[in-house]
Amino acid sequence: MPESAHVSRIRSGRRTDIRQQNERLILDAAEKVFAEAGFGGATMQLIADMAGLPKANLHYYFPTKEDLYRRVVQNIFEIWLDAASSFDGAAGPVEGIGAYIEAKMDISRRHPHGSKVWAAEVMHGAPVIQDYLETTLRDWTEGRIAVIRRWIDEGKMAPIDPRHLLYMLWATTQHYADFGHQIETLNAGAALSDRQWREATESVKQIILRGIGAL
Amino acid sequence: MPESAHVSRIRSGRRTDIRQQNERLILDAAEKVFAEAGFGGATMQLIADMAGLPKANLHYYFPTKEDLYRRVVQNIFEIWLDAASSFDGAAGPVEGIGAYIEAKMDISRRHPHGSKVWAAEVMHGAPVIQDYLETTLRDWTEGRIAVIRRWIDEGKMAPIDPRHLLYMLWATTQHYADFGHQIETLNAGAALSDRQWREATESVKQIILRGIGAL
DNA sequence: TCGCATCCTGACCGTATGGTCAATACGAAG
DNA sequence: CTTCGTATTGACCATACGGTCAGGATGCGA
Repeated sequence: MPESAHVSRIRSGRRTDIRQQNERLILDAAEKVFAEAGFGGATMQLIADMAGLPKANLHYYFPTKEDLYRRVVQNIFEIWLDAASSFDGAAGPVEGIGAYIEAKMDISRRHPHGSKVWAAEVMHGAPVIQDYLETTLRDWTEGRIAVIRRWIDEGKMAPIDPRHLLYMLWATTQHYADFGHQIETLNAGAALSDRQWREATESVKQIILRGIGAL
Repeated sequence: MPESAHVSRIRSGRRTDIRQQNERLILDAAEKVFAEAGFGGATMQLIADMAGLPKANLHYYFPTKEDLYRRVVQNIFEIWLDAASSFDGAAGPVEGIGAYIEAKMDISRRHPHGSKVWAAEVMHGAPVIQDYLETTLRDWTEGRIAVIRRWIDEGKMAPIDPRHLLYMLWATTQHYADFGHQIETLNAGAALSDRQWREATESVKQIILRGIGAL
Protein backbone atom coordinates (compact mmCIF):
# COMPACT_ATOMS: atom_id res chain seq x y z
CA MET A 1 0.00 0.00 0.00
CA PRO A 2 2.27 2.81 -1.20
CA GLU A 3 -0.24 5.45 -0.11
CA SER A 4 1.87 8.62 -0.32
CA ALA A 5 0.29 10.19 2.72
CA HIS A 6 1.08 13.28 4.72
CA VAL A 7 1.57 15.36 1.59
CA SER A 8 0.33 18.38 3.45
CA ARG A 9 3.29 18.68 5.76
CA ILE A 10 3.60 22.32 6.64
CA ARG A 11 6.94 23.93 6.18
CA SER A 12 7.12 26.42 8.97
CA GLY A 13 9.87 28.75 7.92
CA ARG A 14 12.02 27.86 10.94
CA ARG A 15 15.08 26.24 9.51
CA THR A 16 15.88 24.11 12.51
CA ASP A 17 12.41 22.66 12.61
CA ILE A 18 12.71 21.11 9.18
CA ARG A 19 15.14 18.49 10.33
CA GLN A 20 13.02 17.54 13.34
CA GLN A 21 9.86 17.56 11.25
CA ASN A 22 11.22 15.33 8.51
CA GLU A 23 12.88 12.95 10.92
CA ARG A 24 9.53 12.53 12.66
CA LEU A 25 7.84 11.94 9.30
CA ILE A 26 10.41 9.33 8.35
CA LEU A 27 10.43 7.61 11.73
CA ASP A 28 6.66 7.26 11.73
CA ALA A 29 6.64 5.80 8.25
CA ALA A 30 9.55 3.52 9.08
CA GLU A 31 7.87 2.21 12.22
CA LYS A 32 4.84 1.20 10.24
CA VAL A 33 6.74 -0.38 7.38
CA PHE A 34 9.17 -2.25 9.64
CA ALA A 35 6.22 -3.55 11.65
CA GLU A 36 4.29 -4.72 8.62
CA ALA A 37 7.13 -6.12 6.56
CA GLY A 38 9.93 -6.85 9.01
CA PHE A 39 13.42 -5.43 8.67
CA GLY A 40 14.33 -7.59 5.71
CA GLY A 41 11.03 -7.06 3.93
CA ALA A 42 11.00 -3.32 4.41
CA THR A 43 12.52 -1.21 1.65
CA MET A 44 13.78 2.33 1.84
CA GLN A 45 11.64 3.11 -1.20
CA LEU A 46 8.47 1.98 0.58
CA ILE A 47 9.29 4.02 3.64
CA ALA A 48 10.08 7.00 1.44
CA ASP A 49 6.75 6.71 -0.40
CA MET A 50 4.86 6.44 2.86
CA ALA A 51 6.65 9.48 4.23
CA GLY A 52 6.07 11.37 0.99
CA LEU A 53 9.76 12.03 0.42
CA PRO A 54 12.24 10.94 -2.24
CA LYS A 55 14.35 7.99 -1.22
CA ALA A 56 17.60 9.91 -1.40
CA ASN A 57 16.20 12.26 1.20
CA LEU A 58 15.91 9.46 3.74
CA HIS A 59 19.59 8.76 3.35
CA TYR A 60 20.27 12.41 4.01
CA TYR A 61 18.75 12.13 7.48
CA PHE A 62 19.52 8.47 8.18
CA PRO A 63 22.69 7.29 6.46
CA THR A 64 21.74 3.62 6.44
CA LYS A 65 18.70 1.42 6.82
CA GLU A 66 20.21 0.06 10.03
CA ASP A 67 20.53 3.55 11.49
CA LEU A 68 16.87 4.21 10.79
CA TYR A 69 15.84 0.88 12.26
CA ARG A 70 17.93 1.43 15.36
CA ARG A 71 16.23 4.75 16.00
CA VAL A 72 12.79 3.16 15.63
CA VAL A 73 13.62 0.45 18.12
CA GLN A 74 15.08 2.91 20.60
CA ASN A 75 11.95 5.06 20.40
CA ILE A 76 9.84 2.09 21.33
CA PHE A 77 12.04 1.05 24.14
CA GLU A 78 11.70 4.49 25.70
CA ILE A 79 7.91 4.46 25.48
CA TRP A 80 7.98 1.01 26.96
CA LEU A 81 10.14 2.12 29.86
CA ASP A 82 7.87 5.05 30.66
CA ALA A 83 5.05 2.67 31.50
CA ALA A 84 7.37 1.07 33.99
CA SER A 85 6.94 3.97 36.33
CA SER A 86 3.33 2.90 36.93
CA PHE A 87 4.82 0.25 39.10
CA ASP A 88 6.53 2.66 41.42
CA GLY A 89 5.12 4.31 44.49
CA ALA A 90 2.26 1.86 44.67
CA ALA A 91 1.10 0.68 48.07
CA GLY A 92 0.43 -2.84 46.88
CA PRO A 93 -0.08 -5.14 43.90
CA VAL A 94 -3.64 -4.05 43.21
CA GLU A 95 -2.57 -0.48 42.55
CA GLY A 96 0.91 -1.17 41.18
CA ILE A 97 0.24 -4.09 38.90
CA GLY A 98 -3.20 -2.77 38.05
CA ALA A 99 -1.76 0.52 36.87
CA TYR A 100 1.02 -1.25 35.00
CA ILE A 101 -1.47 -3.39 33.11
CA GLU A 102 -3.50 -0.34 32.21
CA ALA A 103 -0.43 1.53 31.01
CA LYS A 104 0.80 -1.38 28.92
CA MET A 105 -2.62 -2.04 27.39
CA ASP A 106 -2.74 1.62 26.48
CA ILE A 107 0.61 1.36 24.75
CA SER A 108 -0.54 -1.72 22.87
CA ARG A 109 -3.44 0.28 21.55
CA ARG A 110 -1.55 3.48 20.76
CA HIS A 111 1.71 2.02 19.48
CA PRO A 112 0.90 -1.33 17.90
CA HIS A 113 3.56 -0.89 15.22
CA GLY A 114 6.24 -0.15 17.74
CA SER A 115 5.30 -3.18 19.77
CA LYS A 116 5.59 -5.39 16.70
CA VAL A 117 8.98 -4.03 15.77
CA TRP A 118 10.15 -4.69 19.30
CA ALA A 119 8.76 -8.22 19.22
CA ALA A 120 10.44 -8.98 15.90
CA GLU A 121 13.71 -7.57 17.16
CA VAL A 122 13.66 -9.84 20.20
CA MET A 123 12.55 -12.84 18.15
CA HIS A 124 15.55 -12.35 15.88
CA GLY A 125 17.87 -12.50 18.85
CA ALA A 126 17.93 -8.77 19.65
CA PRO A 127 20.87 -8.00 17.34
CA VAL A 128 20.39 -4.27 17.89
CA ILE A 129 19.22 -3.93 21.48
CA GLN A 130 21.02 -6.76 23.22
CA ASP A 131 22.90 -4.26 25.38
CA TYR A 132 19.64 -2.67 26.51
CA LEU A 133 18.35 -6.06 27.55
CA GLU A 134 21.47 -6.74 29.56
CA THR A 135 21.59 -3.39 31.28
CA THR A 136 18.43 -1.29 31.49
CA LEU A 137 15.91 -4.10 31.23
CA ARG A 138 17.79 -6.41 33.55
CA ASP A 139 18.10 -3.70 36.18
CA TRP A 140 14.47 -2.73 35.88
CA THR A 141 13.41 -6.34 36.18
CA GLU A 142 15.49 -6.98 39.27
CA GLY A 143 14.03 -3.88 40.86
CA ARG A 144 10.43 -4.96 40.27
CA ILE A 145 11.18 -8.46 41.45
CA ALA A 146 12.34 -6.96 44.73
CA VAL A 147 9.12 -4.94 44.99
CA ILE A 148 6.97 -8.00 44.33
CA ARG A 149 8.94 -10.02 46.86
CA ARG A 150 8.26 -7.33 49.43
CA TRP A 151 4.54 -7.46 48.70
CA ILE A 152 4.62 -11.20 49.15
CA ASP A 153 6.47 -10.89 52.46
CA GLU A 154 3.93 -8.34 53.60
CA GLY A 155 1.17 -10.81 52.84
CA LYS A 156 -0.34 -8.62 50.14
CA MET A 157 -0.30 -11.39 47.54
CA ALA A 158 0.34 -15.11 47.21
CA PRO A 159 3.91 -16.43 46.94
CA ILE A 160 4.15 -16.36 43.15
CA ASP A 161 7.45 -16.49 41.29
CA PRO A 162 7.88 -12.77 40.46
CA ARG A 163 9.78 -13.49 37.27
CA HIS A 164 7.00 -15.49 35.69
CA LEU A 165 4.47 -12.95 36.82
CA LEU A 166 6.37 -10.24 34.96
CA TYR A 167 6.58 -12.41 31.86
CA MET A 168 2.86 -12.95 32.04
CA LEU A 169 2.24 -9.22 32.29
CA TRP A 170 4.41 -8.52 29.26
CA ALA A 171 3.01 -11.39 27.25
CA THR A 172 -0.63 -10.67 27.92
CA THR A 173 -0.57 -6.94 27.31
CA GLN A 174 1.69 -6.99 24.27
CA HIS A 175 -0.37 -9.76 22.73
CA TYR A 176 -3.12 -7.25 22.00
CA ALA A 177 -0.70 -5.31 19.80
CA ASP A 178 1.46 -8.05 18.32
CA PHE A 179 -1.44 -10.39 17.55
CA GLY A 180 -3.90 -7.59 16.91
CA HIS A 181 -4.60 -8.90 13.45
CA GLN A 182 -5.59 -12.30 14.78
CA ILE A 183 -7.75 -10.72 17.43
CA GLU A 184 -9.46 -8.55 14.84
CA THR A 185 -10.10 -11.54 12.64
CA LEU A 186 -11.73 -13.34 15.57
CA ASN A 187 -13.70 -10.16 16.26
CA ALA A 188 -15.58 -10.42 12.95
CA GLY A 189 -12.79 -8.54 11.21
CA ALA A 190 -13.34 -5.36 13.19
CA ALA A 191 -10.84 -3.51 15.36
CA LEU A 192 -11.65 -3.56 19.05
CA SER A 193 -13.94 -0.74 20.12
CA ASP A 194 -13.32 1.53 23.09
CA ARG A 195 -15.64 -0.65 25.08
CA GLN A 196 -13.89 -3.84 24.02
CA TRP A 197 -10.51 -2.44 24.95
CA ARG A 198 -11.87 -1.57 28.36
CA GLU A 199 -13.26 -5.08 28.74
CA ALA A 200 -9.97 -6.59 27.65
CA THR A 201 -8.05 -4.52 30.16
CA GLU A 202 -10.49 -5.39 32.92
CA SER A 203 -10.36 -9.09 32.08
CA VAL A 204 -6.58 -9.10 32.22
CA LYS A 205 -6.52 -7.21 35.49
CA GLN A 206 -9.21 -9.42 37.01
CA ILE A 207 -7.56 -12.71 36.14
CA ILE A 208 -4.04 -11.70 37.08
CA LEU A 209 -4.85 -9.83 40.29
CA ARG A 210 -7.11 -12.63 41.44
CA GLY A 211 -4.55 -15.16 40.21
CA ILE A 212 -1.85 -13.79 42.44
CA GLY A 213 -4.21 -13.62 45.40
CA ALA A 214 -4.26 -9.86 45.58
CA LEU A 215 -8.04 -9.43 45.49
CA MET B 1 25.91 -18.97 11.02
CA PRO B 2 26.03 -20.98 7.80
CA GLU B 3 26.90 -24.10 9.73
CA SER B 4 26.39 -26.77 7.07
CA ALA B 5 25.01 -29.35 9.43
CA HIS B 6 23.33 -32.67 8.93
CA VAL B 7 25.92 -33.78 6.43
CA SER B 8 25.44 -37.32 7.57
CA ARG B 9 21.99 -37.78 6.11
CA ILE B 10 21.59 -41.41 5.26
CA ARG B 11 20.44 -42.31 1.81
CA SER B 12 18.40 -45.40 2.32
CA GLY B 13 18.15 -46.87 -1.12
CA ARG B 14 14.36 -46.55 -1.21
CA ARG B 15 13.67 -44.14 -4.02
CA THR B 16 10.45 -42.76 -2.63
CA ASP B 17 12.05 -41.96 0.71
CA ILE B 18 14.51 -39.53 -0.82
CA ARG B 19 11.85 -36.95 -1.54
CA GLN B 20 10.38 -37.17 1.95
CA GLN B 21 13.81 -37.15 3.52
CA ASN B 22 15.05 -34.10 1.67
CA GLU B 23 11.82 -32.22 2.14
CA ARG B 24 12.13 -32.80 5.88
CA LEU B 25 15.74 -31.61 5.79
CA ILE B 26 14.78 -28.47 3.92
CA LEU B 27 11.71 -27.73 6.02
CA ASP B 28 13.69 -27.99 9.26
CA ALA B 29 16.37 -25.66 7.97
CA ALA B 30 13.79 -23.26 6.57
CA GLU B 31 11.89 -23.11 9.85
CA LYS B 32 15.02 -22.10 11.69
CA VAL B 33 16.15 -19.53 9.15
CA PHE B 34 12.70 -17.98 8.74
CA ALA B 35 12.40 -17.73 12.52
CA GLU B 36 15.78 -16.11 12.97
CA ALA B 37 15.79 -13.77 9.99
CA GLY B 38 12.15 -13.30 9.04
CA PHE B 39 10.76 -14.03 5.59
CA GLY B 40 12.41 -11.04 3.99
CA GLY B 41 15.73 -11.58 5.71
CA ALA B 42 15.90 -15.28 4.96
CA THR B 43 17.72 -16.33 1.80
CA MET B 44 17.38 -19.54 -0.12
CA GLN B 45 21.16 -19.80 -0.04
CA LEU B 46 21.23 -19.70 3.76
CA ILE B 47 18.53 -22.33 4.01
CA ALA B 48 20.37 -24.47 1.47
CA ASP B 49 23.64 -24.22 3.40
CA MET B 50 21.91 -25.13 6.63
CA ALA B 51 20.24 -28.10 4.98
CA GLY B 52 23.53 -29.15 3.38
CA LEU B 53 22.13 -29.05 -0.15
CA PRO B 54 22.84 -26.91 -3.20
CA LYS B 55 20.43 -24.05 -3.66
CA ALA B 56 19.11 -25.32 -6.97
CA ASN B 57 18.03 -28.46 -5.17
CA LEU B 58 15.68 -26.50 -2.92
CA HIS B 59 13.92 -25.16 -5.98
CA TYR B 60 13.51 -28.71 -7.22
CA TYR B 61 11.42 -29.59 -4.17
CA PHE B 62 9.91 -26.18 -3.48
CA PRO B 63 9.47 -24.09 -6.62
CA THR B 64 9.48 -20.73 -4.85
CA LYS B 65 10.47 -19.22 -1.53
CA GLU B 66 6.78 -18.55 -0.86
CA ASP B 67 5.92 -22.21 -1.37
CA LEU B 68 8.55 -23.22 1.13
CA TYR B 69 7.41 -20.62 3.62
CA ARG B 70 3.79 -21.64 3.25
CA ARG B 71 4.67 -25.23 4.06
CA VAL B 72 6.57 -24.16 7.16
CA VAL B 73 3.64 -22.13 8.42
CA GLN B 74 1.18 -24.92 7.74
CA ASN B 75 3.34 -27.39 9.64
CA ILE B 76 3.27 -25.14 12.67
CA PHE B 77 -0.42 -24.59 12.48
CA GLU B 78 -1.01 -28.34 12.56
CA ILE B 79 1.19 -28.85 15.60
CA TRP B 80 -0.59 -25.96 17.20
CA LEU B 81 -3.99 -27.47 16.51
CA ASP B 82 -3.01 -30.82 17.97
CA ALA B 83 -2.56 -29.23 21.37
CA ALA B 84 -6.10 -28.01 21.07
CA SER B 85 -7.39 -31.47 21.77
CA SER B 86 -6.13 -31.19 25.34
CA PHE B 87 -9.13 -29.03 25.87
CA ASP B 88 -11.62 -31.69 24.90
CA GLY B 89 -13.17 -34.31 27.10
CA ALA B 90 -12.16 -32.47 30.25
CA ALA B 91 -14.57 -32.47 33.16
CA GLY B 92 -13.76 -28.89 34.11
CA PRO B 93 -11.36 -25.99 33.73
CA VAL B 94 -8.73 -27.39 36.06
CA GLU B 95 -8.20 -30.43 33.88
CA GLY B 96 -9.02 -28.85 30.51
CA ILE B 97 -7.21 -25.55 30.77
CA GLY B 98 -4.45 -27.09 32.86
CA ALA B 99 -3.73 -29.69 30.19
CA TYR B 100 -3.93 -27.06 27.47
CA ILE B 101 -1.36 -24.89 29.22
CA GLU B 102 0.94 -27.87 29.65
CA ALA B 103 0.60 -28.84 26.01
CA LYS B 104 1.24 -25.33 24.76
CA MET B 105 4.21 -24.79 27.05
CA ASP B 106 5.60 -28.04 25.72
CA ILE B 107 5.23 -26.82 22.15
CA SER B 108 6.93 -23.56 23.05
CA ARG B 109 9.87 -25.53 24.29
CA ARG B 110 10.03 -28.07 21.47
CA HIS B 111 9.13 -25.83 18.54
CA PRO B 112 10.37 -22.34 19.36
CA HIS B 113 11.26 -21.65 15.73
CA GLY B 114 7.83 -22.60 14.50
CA SER B 115 6.18 -20.42 17.10
CA LYS B 116 8.24 -17.45 15.98
CA VAL B 117 7.42 -17.97 12.33
CA TRP B 118 3.77 -18.12 13.25
CA ALA B 119 4.03 -14.95 15.32
CA ALA B 120 5.79 -13.06 12.54
CA GLU B 121 3.21 -14.25 10.03
CA VAL B 122 0.36 -12.93 12.17
CA MET B 123 2.21 -9.69 12.93
CA HIS B 124 2.58 -9.06 9.20
CA GLY B 125 -1.16 -9.38 8.74
CA ALA B 126 -1.31 -13.12 8.06
CA PRO B 127 -0.81 -12.79 4.29
CA VAL B 128 -0.45 -16.54 3.93
CA ILE B 129 -2.77 -18.02 6.54
CA GLN B 130 -5.61 -15.53 6.65
CA ASP B 131 -8.04 -18.19 5.44
CA TYR B 132 -6.98 -20.52 8.27
CA LEU B 133 -7.67 -17.77 10.78
CA GLU B 134 -11.12 -17.20 9.34
CA THR B 135 -12.11 -20.85 9.14
CA THR B 136 -10.29 -23.38 11.29
CA LEU B 137 -9.14 -21.04 14.03
CA ARG B 138 -12.42 -19.17 14.23
CA ASP B 139 -14.37 -22.42 14.48
CA TRP B 140 -12.04 -23.84 17.10
CA THR B 141 -12.29 -20.65 19.11
CA GLU B 142 -16.07 -20.57 19.04
CA GLY B 143 -16.14 -24.18 20.17
CA ARG B 144 -13.89 -23.54 23.16
CA ILE B 145 -15.82 -20.42 24.08
CA ALA B 146 -18.94 -22.57 24.29
CA VAL B 147 -17.14 -25.05 26.53
CA ILE B 148 -15.91 -22.30 28.83
CA ARG B 149 -19.38 -20.77 28.97
CA ARG B 150 -20.73 -24.11 30.05
CA TRP B 151 -18.16 -24.38 32.81
CA ILE B 152 -19.16 -20.93 33.99
CA ASP B 153 -22.85 -21.84 33.96
CA GLU B 154 -22.06 -24.97 35.94
CA GLY B 155 -20.33 -22.83 38.54
CA LYS B 156 -16.94 -24.41 37.88
CA MET B 157 -15.25 -21.08 37.37
CA ALA B 158 -15.86 -17.36 37.69
CA PRO B 159 -17.73 -15.48 34.94
CA ILE B 160 -14.68 -14.47 32.91
CA ASP B 161 -14.93 -13.34 29.29
CA PRO B 162 -13.89 -16.58 27.52
CA ARG B 163 -12.34 -14.73 24.60
CA HIS B 164 -9.87 -12.82 26.70
CA LEU B 165 -9.09 -15.93 28.67
CA LEU B 166 -8.13 -17.70 25.45
CA TYR B 167 -5.98 -14.77 24.37
CA MET B 168 -4.23 -14.88 27.70
CA LEU B 169 -3.54 -18.59 27.32
CA TRP B 170 -2.06 -18.08 23.87
CA ALA B 171 -0.08 -15.01 24.84
CA THR B 172 1.40 -16.45 28.00
CA THR B 173 2.46 -19.81 26.64
CA GLN B 174 3.77 -18.59 23.30
CA HIS B 175 5.73 -15.84 25.03
CA TYR B 176 8.19 -18.45 26.28
CA ALA B 177 9.03 -19.32 22.68
CA ASP B 178 8.70 -15.97 20.91
CA PHE B 179 10.53 -13.99 23.59
CA GLY B 180 12.78 -16.85 24.57
CA HIS B 181 15.85 -14.78 23.84
CA GLN B 182 14.75 -12.06 26.24
CA ILE B 183 13.93 -14.63 28.89
CA GLU B 184 17.33 -16.23 28.48
CA THR B 185 19.04 -12.87 28.78
CA LEU B 186 17.19 -12.24 32.03
CA ASN B 187 18.16 -15.74 33.13
CA ALA B 188 21.85 -14.86 33.16
CA GLY B 189 22.11 -15.77 29.49
CA ALA B 190 21.25 -19.41 30.03
CA ALA B 191 18.41 -21.38 28.51
CA LEU B 192 15.76 -22.46 30.98
CA SER B 193 16.52 -25.78 32.63
CA ASP B 194 14.05 -28.65 32.93
CA ARG B 195 13.28 -27.48 36.42
CA GLN B 196 12.76 -23.90 35.31
CA TRP B 197 10.40 -24.96 32.55
CA ARG B 198 8.41 -26.92 35.10
CA GLU B 199 8.30 -23.91 37.40
CA ALA B 200 7.22 -21.67 34.54
CA THR B 201 4.43 -24.04 33.59
CA GLU B 202 3.29 -24.34 37.20
CA SER B 203 3.35 -20.58 37.68
CA VAL B 204 1.24 -20.01 34.61
CA LYS B 205 -1.23 -22.71 35.62
CA GLN B 206 -1.41 -21.41 39.18
CA ILE B 207 -2.07 -17.82 38.30
CA ILE B 208 -4.57 -18.49 35.54
CA LEU B 209 -6.51 -21.26 37.24
CA ARG B 210 -6.71 -19.28 40.43
CA GLY B 211 -7.43 -16.15 38.42
CA ILE B 212 -10.53 -17.66 36.86
CA GLY B 213 -11.71 -18.99 40.18
CA ALA B 214 -11.24 -22.63 39.31
CA LEU B 215 -9.09 -23.56 42.28
C1' DT C 1 22.56 41.64 -2.65
C1' DC C 2 25.83 38.13 -1.55
C1' DG C 3 27.78 34.10 0.79
C1' DC C 4 27.16 30.03 3.04
C1' DA C 5 25.16 26.20 5.35
C1' DT C 6 21.45 23.27 5.00
C1' DC C 7 18.36 20.71 2.39
C1' DC C 8 16.72 18.31 -1.81
C1' DT C 9 16.75 14.93 -5.55
C1' DG C 10 17.22 12.46 -10.18
C1' DA C 11 20.33 9.53 -12.01
C1' DC C 12 23.37 6.15 -11.32
C1' DC C 13 26.07 1.85 -9.49
C1' DG C 14 27.47 -2.60 -7.42
C1' DT C 15 25.73 -6.38 -5.34
C1' DA C 16 22.76 -9.92 -3.63
C1' DT C 17 18.96 -12.65 -4.41
C1' DG C 18 15.17 -15.52 -6.34
C1' DG C 19 14.69 -18.23 -9.89
C1' DT C 20 15.92 -20.91 -14.50
C1' DC C 21 17.98 -24.33 -17.27
C1' DA C 22 20.48 -27.66 -19.63
C1' DA C 23 23.39 -31.28 -18.77
C1' DT C 24 24.29 -35.16 -15.93
C1' DA C 25 23.97 -38.90 -12.51
C1' DC C 26 21.36 -42.41 -10.47
C1' DG C 27 18.85 -46.56 -9.82
C1' DA C 28 14.86 -49.60 -10.46
C1' DA C 29 12.42 -52.37 -13.88
C1' DG C 30 12.48 -55.18 -17.94
C1' DC D 1 22.58 -53.80 -20.82
C1' DT D 2 19.04 -50.56 -21.91
C1' DT D 3 15.38 -47.52 -20.76
C1' DC D 4 13.20 -44.10 -18.30
C1' DG D 5 11.58 -41.36 -14.60
C1' DT D 6 13.64 -39.08 -10.70
C1' DA D 7 17.11 -36.43 -8.55
C1' DT D 8 21.28 -33.30 -8.74
C1' DT D 9 23.85 -29.26 -9.73
C1' DG D 10 26.96 -25.46 -11.66
C1' DA D 11 26.38 -21.69 -14.37
C1' DC D 12 23.65 -18.18 -15.58
C1' DC D 13 20.09 -14.21 -15.70
C1' DA D 14 16.99 -10.35 -14.59
C1' DT D 15 15.67 -7.65 -11.06
C1' DA D 16 15.41 -5.10 -6.90
C1' DC D 17 17.58 -3.00 -3.42
C1' DG D 18 20.78 -0.15 -0.45
C1' DG D 19 23.55 3.35 -1.05
C1' DT D 20 26.23 7.34 -3.61
C1' DC D 21 26.88 11.64 -5.74
C1' DA D 22 26.96 15.82 -8.15
C1' DG D 23 24.36 19.56 -9.00
C1' DG D 24 20.87 22.56 -7.68
C1' DA D 25 17.34 24.93 -4.64
C1' DT D 26 16.39 27.43 -0.42
C1' DG D 27 16.62 30.82 2.98
C1' DC D 28 19.09 33.05 6.75
C1' DG D 29 22.55 36.41 8.33
C1' DA D 30 25.50 40.16 7.18
